[in-house]
Amino acid sequence: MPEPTTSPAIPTEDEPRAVDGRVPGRRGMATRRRLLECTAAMVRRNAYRDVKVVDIAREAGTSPATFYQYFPDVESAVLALAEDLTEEGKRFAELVTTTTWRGADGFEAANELAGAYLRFWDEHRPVLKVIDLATSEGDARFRDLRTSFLADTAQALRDAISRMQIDGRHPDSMDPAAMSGVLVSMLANVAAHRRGLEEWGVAPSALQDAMARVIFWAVSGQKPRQTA
Amino acid sequence: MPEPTTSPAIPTEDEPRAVDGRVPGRRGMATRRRLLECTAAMVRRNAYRDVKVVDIAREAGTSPATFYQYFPDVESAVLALAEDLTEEGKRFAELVTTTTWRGADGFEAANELAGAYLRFWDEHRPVLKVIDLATSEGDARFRDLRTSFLADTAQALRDAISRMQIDGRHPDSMDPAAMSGVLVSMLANVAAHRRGLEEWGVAPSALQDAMARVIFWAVSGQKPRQTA
Amino acid sequence: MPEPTTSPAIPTEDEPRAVDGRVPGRRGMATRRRLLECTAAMVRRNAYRDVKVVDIAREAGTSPATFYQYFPDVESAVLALAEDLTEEGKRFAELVTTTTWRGADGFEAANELAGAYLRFWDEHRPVLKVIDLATSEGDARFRDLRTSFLADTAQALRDAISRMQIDGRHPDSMDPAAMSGVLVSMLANVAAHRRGLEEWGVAPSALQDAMARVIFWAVSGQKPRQTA
Amino acid sequence: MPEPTTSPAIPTEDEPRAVDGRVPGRRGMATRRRLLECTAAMVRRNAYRDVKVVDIAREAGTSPATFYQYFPDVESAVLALAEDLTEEGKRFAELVTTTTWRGADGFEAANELAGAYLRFWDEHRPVLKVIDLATSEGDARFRDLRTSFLADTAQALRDAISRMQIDGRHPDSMDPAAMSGVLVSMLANVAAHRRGLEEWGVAPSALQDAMARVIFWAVSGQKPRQTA
DNA sequence: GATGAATGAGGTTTCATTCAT
DNA sequence: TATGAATGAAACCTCATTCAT
Repeated sequence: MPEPTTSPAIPTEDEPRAVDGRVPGRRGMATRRRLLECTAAMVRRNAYRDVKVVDIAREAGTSPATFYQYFPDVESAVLALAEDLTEEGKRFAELVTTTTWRGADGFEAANELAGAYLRFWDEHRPVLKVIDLATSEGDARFRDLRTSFLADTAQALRDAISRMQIDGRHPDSMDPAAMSGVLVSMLANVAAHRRGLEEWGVAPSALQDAMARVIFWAVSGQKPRQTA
Repeated sequence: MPEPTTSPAIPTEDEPRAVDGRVPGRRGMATRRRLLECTAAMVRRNAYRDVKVVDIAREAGTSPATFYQYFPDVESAVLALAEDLTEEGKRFAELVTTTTWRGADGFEAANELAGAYLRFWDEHRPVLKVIDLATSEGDARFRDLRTSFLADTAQALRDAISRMQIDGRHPDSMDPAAMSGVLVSMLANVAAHRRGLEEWGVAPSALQDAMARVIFWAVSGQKPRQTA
Repeated sequence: MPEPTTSPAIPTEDEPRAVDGRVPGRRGMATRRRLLECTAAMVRRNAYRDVKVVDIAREAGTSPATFYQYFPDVESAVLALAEDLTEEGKRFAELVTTTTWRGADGFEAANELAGAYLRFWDEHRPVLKVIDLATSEGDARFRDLRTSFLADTAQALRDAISRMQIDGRHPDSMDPAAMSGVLVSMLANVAAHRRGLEEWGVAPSALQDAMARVIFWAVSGQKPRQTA
Repeated sequence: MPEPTTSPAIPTEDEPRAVDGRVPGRRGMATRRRLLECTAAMVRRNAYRDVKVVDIAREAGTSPATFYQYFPDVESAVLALAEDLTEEGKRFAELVTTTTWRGADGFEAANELAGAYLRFWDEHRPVLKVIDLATSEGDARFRDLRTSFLADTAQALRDAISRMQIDGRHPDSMDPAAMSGVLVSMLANVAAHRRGLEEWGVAPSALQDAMARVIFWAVSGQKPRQTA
């Protein structure tokens, strides 16, 4: 349901600036976007740390100097890319919130959540990989991004689990926050390493099913009915 | 002048070679070990990618040239460090194998497995982090190491789950391989990001408990009795 | 559409030209002046060598391209600024010429000359500093400016000293040109380094007094009566 | 007169270090010295700001990387050069201290001081020019060097003037500190701009004589007897 | 065995400068 | 007139790596 009355002039990208502080015009924005796309492409093809400004620039058909007109370094370009994903990430929380987690519907929701994560990762693998990578390397900017990205889902799961606990579906000894953390970790990591797991002979659908089972059980405290 | 009386050809470690192919003597081995320790120390303090040969050498009180006498690059030194962990990693599989996964004992085993992973990570965080990092960057040598490291646990879990499935504790539609993959992913990732989760206000013991619950349920198909 | 009624061809300043050779109109002149002022401001705040075209342009609220419409480089802008001082510099020669250099009046003149130099430097320090700087770096344009600037005072002092020498106040062995050179050097350098000297604990008034004494003695060959 | 008993191991150069912290050996010191000499040569030939690391390295027959092994930047190399002059600079103070400043001897001392400054500048013009330059540009390291360099002479002059003042040769209203500052300024600046002055037709000997007259008068309060 | 020294190679940055609009 | 954009060119600086001792 859209919000028809509000936010008349919110720009999609919140005012990218050239390094000298000016807001780029049409042509500049095009160049910026081209650089961003090439950055994504480079990151897809090569290891993040091997992506050089020179390469991005060459790929985009410009010079390094031009790159520096829009981004202070490669990291910032990737960061810009990553921020685009943030919005999309909020969808996951919705999935969690808009279900009762009971019976077949509950399992269906779990299944959708798992699928959504897998697909999201497949679609944005290069950038998401860099986020994980930079986060483990201790980069604060990326860590914040990753945290805020996962936090919504985690919060939603935690609320759902808490409600179930109040309904007596979980023993009081279980910590909803801990469990939701475990689930989010699982989601993110399985999605990230899906290929590795598939190399072990695990079918994609089986993987999603296993994820869904864990989620459903951990949230609702119930075995899923016979599925898949 | 050679040293005729002392253990001439039995190197402590699995035959490390100097670059020129000769097996180092007592003094050389000491230097090698010192370099290894300093590598570990540097990796602990700095981001992996910022660890330079020069720094390790200086930290160890030698020169870069000496470093190259023992390792072709920083990666190899870390790899040597990482291989030491491999053996220790096999223990996890044992934990999984030597339990029936029934009743309170089963939950106890799950709890121990979770605890073991958490402790293992805490102890070897720097090196394990690099393994994860290099793996995501696509480094084959590290990926193999990681895979073989996790594969034992995964295999053991898979077998345990299969047995339970045969006993009728799991529906046939569930793929034991997929589920064990999900569990291993969860274990490794929660252990790796424990600090992040604790920043969200999750107590360490609650975390371990949540992990144990997931494992126990996923293996045995049963809710743990009221615990923790 | 031209502006038929307003002073079409009488530029305020000595015919500044835009790069394309055309004499700027009213709007252009305003821009030029703004650039000049910002140049002065930048030079005041930063080391001369760190003043970049881009910075001046941004400070003036225009673009580098506009700067180049009026000046071929930063140096030229500063030169334009410097030339404004040249006229004012001639006053010093007058001071020297319009006194008899005898008795208390003579000392008073010396004192005024010293004070005038100090004040002039205080007022135009940034530009004067650049003149000195560029001169030491061997820049011919600035050296000529500096020379012509000091030459008037030097010439006037030389004439005054010569007259005194003819009157027998100085031995024939003294070279008036050399002495006037020494005085001018002293004036310019003390004025330039006034702050440094004050850090050594020298009061401004004492400094001016010391300068005046040297000048008075060197010109008149007489000790000043007890003063200040 | 040497000091036979003390300081057995004081190194001439106060322990130059390579960038990595180690004290260079014989070969390294030779390279360092060569780089220093080439730096001096480059500074002599070109404007200071135009001296690039690449040029020095090429001139010295090495690579930029080697330069950076010994100096973090060109400035530091010049600073090393400049520090060598500091010691030599102390001689001037001695000249001032070891005379009574009375009669012909006094003038002789003034004359020597002037000559010493002129010769010192002639000999070390390139480096001294950079010191002045960098000082005016606001570089603290160079300013400190320059200050300490001149401070000895200034202090000695001030003491001499004070003694004369006590003897009644100067009115109480005269500030010895201010006067010594004026003298030092004059010495340094005339020496620096000697060429410029000579272009005005001032003979070198006349210049030195004029300087000496000013010094002698300012210190002793007396006209020099007929000289030169 | 160990290591001072030297350096090739390559990426990063910064600007002055130029056009097309 | 003014200026967004683009960029060539020139330094900078850092390391991994290699010898000769």
